[in-house]
This record gives sequence, C-alpha cells and structure tokens, in this order.
Amino acid sequence: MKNIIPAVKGTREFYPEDMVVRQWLYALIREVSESFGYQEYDGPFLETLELYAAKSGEELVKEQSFVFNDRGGNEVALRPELTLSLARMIAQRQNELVFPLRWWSFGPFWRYEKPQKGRTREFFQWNADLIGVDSPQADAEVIALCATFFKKAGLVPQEVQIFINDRQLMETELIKRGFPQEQHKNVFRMIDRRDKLSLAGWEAFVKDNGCTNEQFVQLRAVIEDKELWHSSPKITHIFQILDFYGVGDYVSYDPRIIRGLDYYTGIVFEAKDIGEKNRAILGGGHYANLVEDVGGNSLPGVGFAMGDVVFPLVLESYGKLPSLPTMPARILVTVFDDDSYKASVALCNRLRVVDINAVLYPEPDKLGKQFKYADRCGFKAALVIGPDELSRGEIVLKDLATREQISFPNEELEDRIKQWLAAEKSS
RNA sequence: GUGGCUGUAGCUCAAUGGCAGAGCACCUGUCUGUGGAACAGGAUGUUGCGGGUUCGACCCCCGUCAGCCACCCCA
Repeated sequence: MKNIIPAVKGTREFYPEDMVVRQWLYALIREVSESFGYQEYDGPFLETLELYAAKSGEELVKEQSFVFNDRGGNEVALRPELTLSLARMIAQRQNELVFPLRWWSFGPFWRYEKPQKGRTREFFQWNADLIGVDSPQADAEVIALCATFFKKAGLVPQEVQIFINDRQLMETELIKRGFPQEQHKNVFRMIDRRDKLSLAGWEAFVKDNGCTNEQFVQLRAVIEDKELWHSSPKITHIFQILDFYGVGDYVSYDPRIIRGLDYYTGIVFEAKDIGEKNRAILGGGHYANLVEDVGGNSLPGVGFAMGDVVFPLVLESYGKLPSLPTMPARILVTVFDDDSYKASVALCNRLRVVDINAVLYPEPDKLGKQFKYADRCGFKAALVIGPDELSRGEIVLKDLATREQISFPNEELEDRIKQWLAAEKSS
C-alpha cells in the first residue's frame, strides 16, 4: 500500500457495509421519532462560535470545537451540538410556531477529541426535543421516547437503563445541607466526577476545590442517597407516567447524574449500557431558559442527543445488531457471449421497468465465474440467457443457495421472477 | 491535552541484529454451458513514514503519523 493520502484523523469512512448500518439506524430513529409525532428538521453545520460560548459549557467550546476563521475573518465552528441552533430557530419564529412542538434531527457533528473505540471526531447525532411545555409529563414523554427506541432496537432493561435526576431537587438538597447557591455550579462538577474517581481520589478532589470536611460528608450523603427521589413530587410523578407508557423498568433514579452542559435546569438523564462496558449511550434534560438565552422570549424545553458511534457497538455486544444486506439487487443477469449480450441487457431492462433491481454482469465470461461472483456479492439468483435458451425462447433462473435451476418461457419473465422473489423472501 | 501498548502481503500473525515467511483469502489450470470440494501452479510487500546507530536494522535509538487502551470529557 503505497503513498495513500490518509484521511483526516477521527473522520469516518462508510464502506457499503457501514453505510447500511447508518441507514438502518437512521430509519429506526425516524420510525420511533415519527411514531411520537416528532417532525424532522435540521440546522446549519457551521455556526458562529459565539452561539455556543455562553451556554454550552467551557470544555465543549474551548477544547472540543473545530474552530476556524472564514475568509471574512469571522470565527466559525463546525457544530459540536444542535440544541443552541434549535433554540435560535425557535426564537426566530417564536410567534408563528405552534407550541408545544416536537422536533427531531439526525445529522453530522464534530468534536475535536482524541479518537478511540466509540469516539470519533466526526459523528452523527439523533436529537429530539419537546418545546413549550414545562411539566413532568413533557419530561416523561421525552424519556419514554428514548425507552421506546431501546425497546424497538431489541434492548431490554437488563442491558440498558436510563438514569434520571433533577437539578432542582439537588439544589434544594444542597442548600439544606449547607451549600450556598453560588457554590452549586462547582459542586455539580464534583458530583459529575464521582464515577470517574476512587472514593479517596474524589475526596481529595472535592476538598481541593474548596469544600470543608463537613461539606464532603454532606455531599457524599447526597449522592449516595438512592431514595432521595421520594421527596420529589416531580420525579415521583415522572416514574408513574413512565409506568403508564409501559417503560418504567427502563428508568431508575441516580443522584449522580448531573450532566456537563450548563443549560440544563431541571430533569437530567443519561442512558447507559449497564453491561460490562458501562458506556453512555445518550443524554439529555430539561432547559428552562435556552430560547431566552439566544434572544427569544422565555420558553421551556426538554430534549436529548444520542451519538451514532456507541449505540451500534452496544447492540453488537448483545448480538442484537441485525445483519443487513449490502447488495440492493437480488438478481444477477449473466452474459453468455457477445451474441447473447443484447438479450441479457433486454432482461435487465424488463426487470427494472417492473421495479425489480437487477445487475448485469459486465462482460461475457465463463458461467462458473459469473455464478461465483453472484454468490460472493450476495445475489439470490442468476439468470442465464445463452444460445440454447435463445433458440428455445426460454430463460433459466438459478437459485444460488439451492443450486436448483428452473426454466420458463421468455415472455413469463416478470411474473416468474416476482413469484420466485416472493417465495424466496418468505423462506 | 496527558500516559501506555501496537503498526510486517487483502486479512490474522511469524521472523528477537544476518537472504522478509506461514495460514486464510485471491488469480490460473484440471473443468470450451454452471459457483461453496480436492489437487497443481501463480501473483502479492518502500516491514506506517522520516532520520540515526551499525559491516549489516522488521528488530536498537530519536522524531512523526495512525489505531487501540487508560485518563480528561462526552454522544
């Protein structure tokens, strides 16, 4: 392999076998989103850095965005997330849109991170948001949407769980335990870190960041209190609603879920693979002020995002990634020799007219070679029209799996193929 | 951004300073109208890239790129 110019680090190349997975996922996402009546939309791939600067969280903006100056000298970013674009799009048409509205999107995003398995610099993301309602019912609907998606993908609650928490509940609890309001943003960051450190390491981290020993004890008590949600009418209500949806067993309470993005103000949630790897699959939450933050009137929303990289890995680890055909045609038309080539082209034409996909072998060749090619490419059947068939006015269909051949009159082609394909599909 | 491991044929991997190899896959033939077997034969490499040490480097050293793993962070 000599001197191939390498792809940009962290970018993705979708070979046909990868592309079918991407399209399968897109179709599944569309199916679930639309089953809840969400409308598809999209925003720009390029945005001003300014859009994210105020609200996305420092790390995302300063460390992880692809930023450059355009020819006019403006600082632009390849979008690292969609929610801010969504907020602006809503704000711009705030007076004509009908609320509540439900929108979803699936498109490319970029983050400048160190690539490894499950993490690339270029990825697709599913976003779904419900805008205009500030209620536990709205939060529950969006969480139910996630759970329904998992269910539809074949994942069970023993494999994936959606963990939820409420930042308001946490704030109330923190104040009760002696943490002043201005310390909360900092404390949230500490809670976010808990899972990544040993208890001793976390203790040191917390104290290094200005907490007293008493505060450390209190903080630890908060995040270890798995029953804290009982004191929250909102979360209690949400669990009840999720039972109505029939997805209650996909959701549990976790006081350690806080989320890194700064704009969440209420319910926050994160779905994880609870098997060996413990990978985060999606995350989201409730944001009360986002539309206002980008210049609109106050309007609440709740939504989430899921990347396209981890999810198929999770499915694969549970053996639930479907095997998808990469060959869109099921029929290969062989070419016997130069004299019969015209007849082979004619067969293809007739099949395509009746919406049957067909591939024409590109040159006359030995039949054995053509059958082998057909088999390796994943075709289901090969058609033969050589001198013998032409003289009898017939066509031969060879089933590549069973190796059986049937022949039929030329004029019955369309019907016979349709019949055969229907039988093949159901077998 | 930090630390570690890895990089040899299309794929999986050998070769521990002395002629770059094996299995699988591929191509051809046995087989001039029939693909999954068998047999026979065949092709395939800037050993990721650049430098250095050495009589001699896949091997040792430095740099660099990429992948993977752990951090960081997140989808």
